[in-house]
Amino acid sequence: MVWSGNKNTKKIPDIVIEERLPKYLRALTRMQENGGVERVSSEDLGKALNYSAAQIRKDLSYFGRFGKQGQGYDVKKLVQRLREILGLENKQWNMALVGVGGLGRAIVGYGRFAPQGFKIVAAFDHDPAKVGKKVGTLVVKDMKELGDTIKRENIQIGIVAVPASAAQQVIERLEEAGVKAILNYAPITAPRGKAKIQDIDPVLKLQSMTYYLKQDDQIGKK
Amino acid sequence: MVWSGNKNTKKIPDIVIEERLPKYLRALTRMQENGGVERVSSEDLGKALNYSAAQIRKDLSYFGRFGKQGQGYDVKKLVQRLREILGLENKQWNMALVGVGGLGRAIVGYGRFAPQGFKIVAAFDHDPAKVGKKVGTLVVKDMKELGDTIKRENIQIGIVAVPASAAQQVIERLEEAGVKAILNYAPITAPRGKAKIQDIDPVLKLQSMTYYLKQDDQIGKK
DNA sequence: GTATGTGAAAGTGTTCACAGCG
DNA sequence: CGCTGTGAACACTTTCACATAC
Repeated sequence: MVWSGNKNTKKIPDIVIEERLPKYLRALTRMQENGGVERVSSEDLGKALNYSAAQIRKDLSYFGRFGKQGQGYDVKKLVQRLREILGLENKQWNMALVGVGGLGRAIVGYGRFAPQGFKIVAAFDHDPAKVGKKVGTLVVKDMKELGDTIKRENIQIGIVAVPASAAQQVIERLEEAGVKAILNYAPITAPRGKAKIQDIDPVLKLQSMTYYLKQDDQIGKK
Repeated sequence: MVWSGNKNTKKIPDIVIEERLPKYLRALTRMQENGGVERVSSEDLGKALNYSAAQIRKDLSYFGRFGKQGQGYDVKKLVQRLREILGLENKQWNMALVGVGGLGRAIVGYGRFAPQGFKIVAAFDHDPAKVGKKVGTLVVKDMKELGDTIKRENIQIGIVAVPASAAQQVIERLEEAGVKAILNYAPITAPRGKAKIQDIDPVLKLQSMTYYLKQDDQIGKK
């Protein structure tokens, strides 16, 4: 190995992985594509993302030294390095969707997964009325086929788009089938299990914003 | 600026508002509806949400003392108190959607906003081909009408579902129109402005999970 | 006896400030 | 010079542990 290792044994804060590196990547990619920017300083990137320059330098330093003093960072190199770190390089990740209601269908139609290397390769539902029907280009499969399909199609990520009442069970079945990462759109918190879970619930986001709204403005008087 | 009914002067960590209180509310509501549970201890609630009991007690203590030693918390009272704190009591919040593409239409069809008191009352697009058409029960309006409609319909929250290239501008227009909270589905980070913004980007969530996946499992190899 | 509420301690994460390199 | 990389200082958050109340 060229650079005598990342001498850095220090613990990387969770939030660096869970939030900031992906945002750095998103912002840098956008700068490349739109502005044709070839170099950024930590200050530039910080301004684009509402972070301090120091924060960005510190975050990147956990993974090596890829800036040049006096110049900043080479955008192309940094993008590539971030992609490697996040496990996005030379890879396509296969995903299975569970739950083909309105939400599930919207997820299949969402245009930003595939270009980023995330492909939905199978869809499941336990409703016999939906099994066999098409969603986009996929034929909906019965839940019985979950385990086999996940192995056969080399699926590493599950997407849960079922009602709250079914979500816990679906997550367990995905974990049993060997899925290691789950994107959960159902409004529940699952017990910690084998898989890494990320939750998406827009209602929670709204409910946190109303805390800040409530003092200055309400509708009751109408 | 005065908060009513909060004698506690200590600073409330952001993450309490932004993440945990809404999750507490979600879990408690579910316990009520499903299990008919009337009381919880901090330990019970912690187990349901993967938090420590101490964390829950500390979080709640920022807002008063609503537990009883030896008994725990009365679920119904706690739910009500949380709803007050978050600004959800006796209120409906009106929202405007901007961007009526595939994503925007899915948002209109999403079934969990209305039951939680969040109602989309207007939809906008700048594409003349879409203006005048219906989305659900709403007639799509031209962006020109944004400011007037927001005032007339008493809209406090904006939802951004436009492409990245248009998002920044849309956010500015919403802020100018007096919107104080924005749910942003576009893959950009907006500069800090007048409104509180919450971002939703499932791709970022996937990209953080692949970091943890990358070591143990890649395509073709086990 | 049992579970809350809370100061104090421990643990994490962020900012400072400057040495060092290009 | 300008800007990175980084220990050290600082700030913030969580956990501990126990007095307190039911």
